[in-house]
Amino acid sequence: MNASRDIPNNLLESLKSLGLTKYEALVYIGLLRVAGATATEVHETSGVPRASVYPVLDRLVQKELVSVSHTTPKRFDAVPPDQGVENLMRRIESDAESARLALNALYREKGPGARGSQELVWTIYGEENIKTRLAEMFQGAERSVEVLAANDLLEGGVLALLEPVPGSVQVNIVTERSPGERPSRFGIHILPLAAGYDPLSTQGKLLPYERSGVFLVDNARTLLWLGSSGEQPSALYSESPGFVQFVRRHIASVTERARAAAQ
Amino acid sequence: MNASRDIPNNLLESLKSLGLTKYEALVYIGLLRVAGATATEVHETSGVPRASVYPVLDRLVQKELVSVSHTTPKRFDAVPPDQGVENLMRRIESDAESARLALNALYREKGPGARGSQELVWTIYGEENIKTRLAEMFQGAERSVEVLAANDLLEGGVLALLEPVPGSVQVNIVTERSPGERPSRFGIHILPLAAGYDPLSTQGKLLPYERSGVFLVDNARTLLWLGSSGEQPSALYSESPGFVQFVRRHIASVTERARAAAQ
DNA sequence: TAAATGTTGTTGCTAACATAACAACAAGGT
DNA sequence: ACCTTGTTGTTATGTTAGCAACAACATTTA
Repeated sequence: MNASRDIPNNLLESLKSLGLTKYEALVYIGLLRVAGATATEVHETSGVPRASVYPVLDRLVQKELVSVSHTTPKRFDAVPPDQGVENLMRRIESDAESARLALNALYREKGPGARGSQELVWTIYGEENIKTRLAEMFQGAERSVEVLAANDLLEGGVLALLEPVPGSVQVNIVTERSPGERPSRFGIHILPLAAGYDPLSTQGKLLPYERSGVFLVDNARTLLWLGSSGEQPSALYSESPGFVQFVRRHIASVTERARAAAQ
Repeated sequence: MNASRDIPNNLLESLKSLGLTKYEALVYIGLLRVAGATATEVHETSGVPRASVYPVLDRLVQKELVSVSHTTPKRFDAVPPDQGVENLMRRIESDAESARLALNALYREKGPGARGSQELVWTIYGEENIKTRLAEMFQGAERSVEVLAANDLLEGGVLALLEPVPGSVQVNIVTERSPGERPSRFGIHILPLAAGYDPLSTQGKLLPYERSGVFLVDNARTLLWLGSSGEQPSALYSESPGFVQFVRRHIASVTERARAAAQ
């Protein structure tokens, strides 16, 4: 009767992103609670119009989410959730794999020609993308790596990205003084304090570096990790000499202040 | 100019099932071959109307598939395929997991009440679903298991499902005489031959059991694996006494014939 | 001025959603 | 037998939402 209005809305969204429509999701959910139901029962427990139930059930059968009985009237049963979700994911993963292959083929066939114009500043969205870019930067380091970052960032996986940096490269890390002391193996100078910076300096208030950081490699490539307070983080990446110069000065300034405060 | 009409159609489909629209897929593909392109260049290489390119690029940035420069005009770059596909899959897998949890919660809260009316014959679609049901049947076996199946089926994973059957259960397997002899540990009788059955018997032609089989557990539950010649296999499952009786006779008949021919 | 950029709004199209109506059939009662 | 009553499965038809495609415009750059 009252069907089931208590379905978490995000469940419907999740199922949609697995390739189901709203009705398909509702019917499947309804079937999970009734076992061998007739089309009309499905209609009642799912809230989906009775006439729409038939094509929807057909699609669900095709998607291997429900099984049908050979009676009149037909009865339907849902595949258990674990199994059902796995069935859906199998298709998607197969698509993902074939797409990955096809895209890589297209991607390689263009060589590194027209290398991403070095004069630009790029924005990168998503923590994974930022970390990937950082890893590339660190791996390509030949002389120096400067890191000016909040400690939560460093411990959030960034420190691990520094592993592949060759020992011949000078690595400087500036972060707040924090409990998690991390004197990693290669020659790293850790300067305490220097967590923030004067905003418009009404007082000497220090603006904290929350989930953000500045990275500079070989004085040639730089990345600004902007810890978006709201949701997904973003970053600026650039090889532009002017921008690099600016970042260099910034790091120098903060480092200086940190060194002074440390005394 | 001529853009890229040589895009494999299934690539577009694959990307769609990863949550992209047609335009999003085209633009991303186009960007993979141009590196830092302007919106107009994206329009040219992707074939997407110029005006539509802007909202599409916005969406792609949100989905962490492209990065943007801070120049005028803006320039866009694609995340490498491996990374991009992974970014898409991360979301989907997270949705799958939360859906799985929510569905299981709903699923459990109904107990095995109204147990799937035993008088019915159910059809099950998809090899995975069939195997899962078979596994359940075998695990619940208490006295006997009868298997009458083509050898390709057995070696295709069905034989492995028999592992959990307790040693006290009598297991009979009938299959064609095939090279892959498999005298598994517990007491299994393997009768050679008996691969087929007379159709309407114009001659003694044997109808081969291709990708199909008959399974009977405790003389109470039975499953017919119908090796659909075309695509995905289907199966009939039943606990109906009448249907079980029929299958029992069928197995007896074929077994008899096999035994006779073996002599 | 000319060309290109970025934005806005309109229209068309398609799949999904939603409702209504219908023929076929099976009770069940008079 | 007949006529209800109710259910099943199907078909037709209208609505909505999201994306696709186009046209027009203000703004910038050269």
